[in-house]
Parts: sequence; C-alpha cells; structure tokens
Amino acid sequence: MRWTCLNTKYISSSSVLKPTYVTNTNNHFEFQRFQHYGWYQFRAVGDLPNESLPDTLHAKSVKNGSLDNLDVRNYVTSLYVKSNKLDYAHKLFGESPDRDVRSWTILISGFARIGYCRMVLELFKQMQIERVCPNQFTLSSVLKSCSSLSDFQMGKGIHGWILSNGIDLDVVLENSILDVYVKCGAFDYAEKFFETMKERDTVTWNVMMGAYMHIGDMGKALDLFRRLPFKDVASWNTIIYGLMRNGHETYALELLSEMVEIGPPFDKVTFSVALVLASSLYVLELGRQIHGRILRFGLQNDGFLRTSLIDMYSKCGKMEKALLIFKTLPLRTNSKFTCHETKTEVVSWSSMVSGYVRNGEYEYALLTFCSMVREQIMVDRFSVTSIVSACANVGILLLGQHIHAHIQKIGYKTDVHLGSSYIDMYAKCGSLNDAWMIFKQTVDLNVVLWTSMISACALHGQGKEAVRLFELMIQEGIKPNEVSFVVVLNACSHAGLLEEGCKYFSLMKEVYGIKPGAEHFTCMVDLYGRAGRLDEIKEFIHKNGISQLSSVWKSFLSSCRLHKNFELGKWVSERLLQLEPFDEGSYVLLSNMCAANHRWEEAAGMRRLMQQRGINKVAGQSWIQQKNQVHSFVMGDRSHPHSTEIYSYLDELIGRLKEIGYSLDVKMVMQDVEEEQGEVLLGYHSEKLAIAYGIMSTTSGIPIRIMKNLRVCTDCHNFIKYTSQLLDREIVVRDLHRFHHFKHGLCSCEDYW
DNA sequence: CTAGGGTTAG
Repeated sequence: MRWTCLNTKYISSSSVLKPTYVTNTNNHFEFQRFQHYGWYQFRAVGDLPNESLPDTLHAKSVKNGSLDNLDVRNYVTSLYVKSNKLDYAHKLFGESPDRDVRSWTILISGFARIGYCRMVLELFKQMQIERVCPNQFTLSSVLKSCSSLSDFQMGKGIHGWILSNGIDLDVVLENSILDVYVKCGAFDYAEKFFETMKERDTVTWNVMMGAYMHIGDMGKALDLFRRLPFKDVASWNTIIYGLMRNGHETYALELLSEMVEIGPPFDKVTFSVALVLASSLYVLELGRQIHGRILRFGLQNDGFLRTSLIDMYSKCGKMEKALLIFKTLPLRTNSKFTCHETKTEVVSWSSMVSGYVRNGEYEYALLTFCSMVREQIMVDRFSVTSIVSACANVGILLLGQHIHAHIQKIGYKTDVHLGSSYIDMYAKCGSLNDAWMIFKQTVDLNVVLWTSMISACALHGQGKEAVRLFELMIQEGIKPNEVSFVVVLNACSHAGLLEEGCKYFSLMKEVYGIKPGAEHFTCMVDLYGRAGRLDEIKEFIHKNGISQLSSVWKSFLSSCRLHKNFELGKWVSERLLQLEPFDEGSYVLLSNMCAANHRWEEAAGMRRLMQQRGINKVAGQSWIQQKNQVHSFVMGDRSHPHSTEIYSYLDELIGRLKEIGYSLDVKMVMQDVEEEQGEVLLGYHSEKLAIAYGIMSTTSGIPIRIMKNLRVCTDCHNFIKYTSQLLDREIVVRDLHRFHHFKHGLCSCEDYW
C-alpha cells in the first residue's frame, strides 16, 4: 500500500464539482442524460448522402400531407435513426396516429444498436400493451438488450412467449436466445437450448465457446475451437480473449501468432484484444508493435481502439504515452459526433482517470475527473468507481464525502462495484462507521463487498470482528476467493490469532482448492512471527519452497526484531540482502533490529552501507487536513507559517505529559524508529508536529485525524496515547499499514502493530 | 432494419 500526500488546494473548490445534469432517479434517468449530451447536438449522418435529408423530407411530407401515410412516416423515422437522431425518431413515433410492427422495429433496433437497453425494454413493454405482435427483428433486438442487461427473467419470458405463440425460429433468433442464457450465467439453460437447436452456424459455435470460457472450462472451449470447420475473426478473438481472461496469457499469445500465420486478418476487436493481452503480460514492446500495426491500418481514430491504447499504455506504466493518445481525441464541436463516438469518448476519459489511479497519480486522476465534469462529459460508472478509489488512496475524508454526495446527486445507485469502492474509501479515510453503513445498505452482497468490509475491520485493528465477518460470509453461502483469504489471514496476524490463521490457511487449500500465493505465505510467516514461533518459520519456508520470496524474509526479519532475536535476525538479513540488495526497506529493517538489540555500532554501519550503495530512504512525513488545506510536516520542519507557536506548544505539551507518566526516550527516538531516524534531537517527529498543530487549530471534542507515510515509532505511539488521555481527545492516525484509534490513553492496536 | 468477440470494484 502506498499513501500519497495530496495538496487539496487544486481540487477542493466545490464549484468544480457542481452537478450539471438533470437529476432523476426513475428509469428515464439515463435517457435524459443521453438527451442532454447525446444525440441532439449531433448532426453527423453516417452513410446518408445529405445530412439534412431526414429533416428536409420530414418538412416536405408534412407540407404535402404524405406524412399521414404510415409507410412514409416509417421511412422518415428510419432515416432519423440512421442519422443518429433517435430523439427525433422517438418524437415522430410518439406523435403518430397509427403504428405497425415496422414502426416499432425501426425504433427498437435503433435503440438496441446504440446500446440503450432500458429504452428498448420500455418500448417492448408498450408494444405488448398495444397488442402489436413483434417480428423476428424486434425480438432479436430485444433479446440483445436483455443479454446486455443480464435480465434473465425477461429473456426467459420472451423465449417462452416465442414458443407458445409459434413464432418461426431462425438461426439468428435462436442465437440471440442462446446468447441471453449465456450472458445471464444460466449455462444449464444454454446447454439445453443448444441441444434443441435445428441449425447451428459459426455464430452459434462462437457463443458456446465464449460460454465455456466464461465458466473457465478451457478444455471444452479449445476442443470446440480446434474442431470448428470454419473459423472467422470472431472465433479467433473469442478464444484468445477467453484464454487470457482465464490466466493463460502465454497460450493466448501463441494463438495470436498462429492467427497471424494462418488465420484471418485482424479486425478492430483483434487489435483491442491484443492490446489487453500485451498489458496483462506487461510487455510494452508487444503493445508498441500492435500500436504500429493499428497506425498502418489507419485505425488510430477508432474510438474503441483509442481507449484500448490508453489502457495498454497506462497498464504498462506509461501515462505520458497514454496522455498523448488521449490528446488525439477530437474536440467536442457539437456537430461532429455520432452517439457511438460519444460513448467511446466517455470511455477514453474514464480510462485516463482509472489509469492515473492505477499508477498512483491520484492528483491527476482527480483533476481529470474535475475536467470531465466541467466539460460536461457524461461521467460513467467506471470513472466514478475509479475516482472513489482515488479518494481512498488520498485518504481525505472530506473529499471522499464530497465525491460520494456528488455521485448520489448524479443518480448512480450503489451497486457492488461502487459499494466495495465506498467501503474501501471510508475505511482508508478513517471512518469505519461509514464503511459499515455502506455495507449494511447494499442489497446484493458479493464476495468483493464482504472482502472489502473484512479488510476495513482489519485495517482498523478489529481482527476479531474481521474473523467473525468472515465466518458470517461463509454461513451466508458466499464462497471466499484468494483475496478474501489474504484479508482474513492479515486480520488474524494483526490480532495475534495464530490458531484461526492456521485453520483458514488449510481451509483455503483443502476445502476451497486455492493455491496459496506470495501474499498468503507472507501473512502466515507474519502470523507465526508475531506469536513468537520463530523456529517454525524456517520450517514453514522450507516446507513450502518459498525461499525466493523477499516479502517472506522481510516479515521474518521484523519478527526477529520484535522478539529481539539478534542471532536469527542476522541470519535472516543475509538472505534478505541477497535477494534485495537495493531495497531500502531491507536496510532499514536491519538497522532497526540492531538498534532494538542495542547494537548501535552495527546499526550505524548499516546506514553507512546504505549511503555507500546510494540507497535513499523515504523521508518521514505527516499531514493533517484543516478546512481545504493540507498541512504537511517533516521532522524538525520549521517551514510552517506557525512553526514557532507549534514548537512552543509541543514543548509545553510534552512537559505536561511527563507529569502524568510519559517519558521521552531519546535513545529510542533516535534509533528505534522504523523509518524516521534521529539526526535531529528531541524527537520532533513529524506526527508530533502534526498533532500539535491539530490540537491548536481545532476546537476540542472533534477527533484529530492525521496521516503518515511511514510507520509510527514506539515513542510517538506512547506520546499520542498520553495526549489522548491528558486532553481527553480522540486521535486517529493512519500510518503506512493501518489505523490507530487513540482514546483515553489506549490505542485500538493494543500496542501491537 | 437482424445475431457472436473488446475496458470498472477488494
């Protein structure tokens, strides 16, 4: 986990986030937004010779009275649809005195094409009320929308209706039905239906292949692919994408090159899939080559490929490149876009936002998000989710609340994606209560949501509560996955629950068949270490063959320090330095272990070695938010405008604390600090300065929240405990790994962090 | 006027 100190002056101006769209919580909400940004400002006409044709024709037919004719009206409507003026088409349709199947179909297929599924279903409902019998075209459009929305009931209903009304089923319609079942995850239905199909074409096979890939049955999918008599581009795309999603990137890459040799030429989707493949393999070179091919094919202006490129570069850590691609986005001129292009424009923006978040550049993420709002780009669910996650990592509660309110104003309901981000955000911003509130309010709880909540508890030192939740989750019939186990093992190790931890570790392997990864092993080593079972760690490492994992050795070493086992620590550190000769953490750990055992000479030697090897330590920094400003402090810092007052208040405070039993251990301050080392005397560590400022500048009663980029040292931890007692003040400290809640002289971590 | 394949969460 990496925290960032963010300067809110750039982003806190609340006017920036003023909601600009129509707020409505009913079903038409999406439609209104589309109207607001979408088609009405667009004039592009696709394949029409003259963009004003529908309007001209419309006006003409009104004049000569031919608009009373149903066929003419249908024709004009279809022209509007073609030119992406769906609002006009809809209006004309609504004003019609009579409509036939064709009128409905034109409109429904138009909305289905641009992916506006809710409108399709709404129209279909009206159609039924007016007792108009749908034809095959209508039905397949409606089914497409059902599958996009994963509306199983609706799809099943339509299927039943088709059967009972004796509608002719052709391949296209049958494929649509099959697709609905697959998309809704009803594989038993899909398979049963597949058996009854009269005719099967390439599309049918592709759908089935995709279905097998979706449930992770690679064998069946590959078998099908190999036996397929005719493979089109989509067959290749499906199989390559499926392999990749199932974690077989290398195999996917092999097939991609096979495709180059003997397969059909690439299309847009192939390029897109190939880019995702490059980024999941972290092979920037491959991505570059694909980019080159896209340029050669002249496809660089395709919206979807632009977002894929942005995504690839950002996943490979090249935000500058991503930004270059992003800048090729045509400016909004209100006349050039079609609906489809608007959609990919939105995705480009949200890709940028999530790219910045992924790369830890939260400030840019927030700025981009703000521009998005300002430029009136439709803020979609993706960008909203990303931005919540940016707030989580920035850790400013006020900002998070602000964004939360804004999202609610836009009208997005809290689904699982957003919900888990909210929980994470509130937890990381220090408000466990709000995290709980979101958790309790969300209706469809899935693994990710539960895992977020369990992680939230663990983060705030409530290990036992985390374990209780984990048990509850299993009782509710939710299957934990690998992340859930990382989180629960983490909770166990924080709370010192060795037995439970071991139980879950074997449960994971034996009952859930999850192969432990580096993180699980590290948690286990941590667990043994905190419980003081140092000898068992050696055995554990040997037994599991994990001696190449440096995180395991790091955890081992800090346990040696905790239990002051110098000899063993020495042995461990040799292994660690072999694995990570340039990692600052290893040196810091080692020097601290020496210090903990009063080996001052060796501790100093360690730091000298670091200097010789040119390894720099991250400077300790603490920050506190007051109103719209972030005040940050480093040790011994005098740059703050009120620094004189802060220091004299701190001295006075330390004096008063000493009266109730606090003693400043200079030696400890200088040495036993994991991160901030004692070049400056008297222990003006950054967190003390931040807390002093916090007390001075706020009224009593409200908790003081400070953040630190490193771990808290023992002395400061002590200092804060006494302060919370003396001033009867709640102090919340977020350090590198967790939250400490200080109250009445005690800390939620129970002095074990 | 019609089907299949491509980016969000812990």
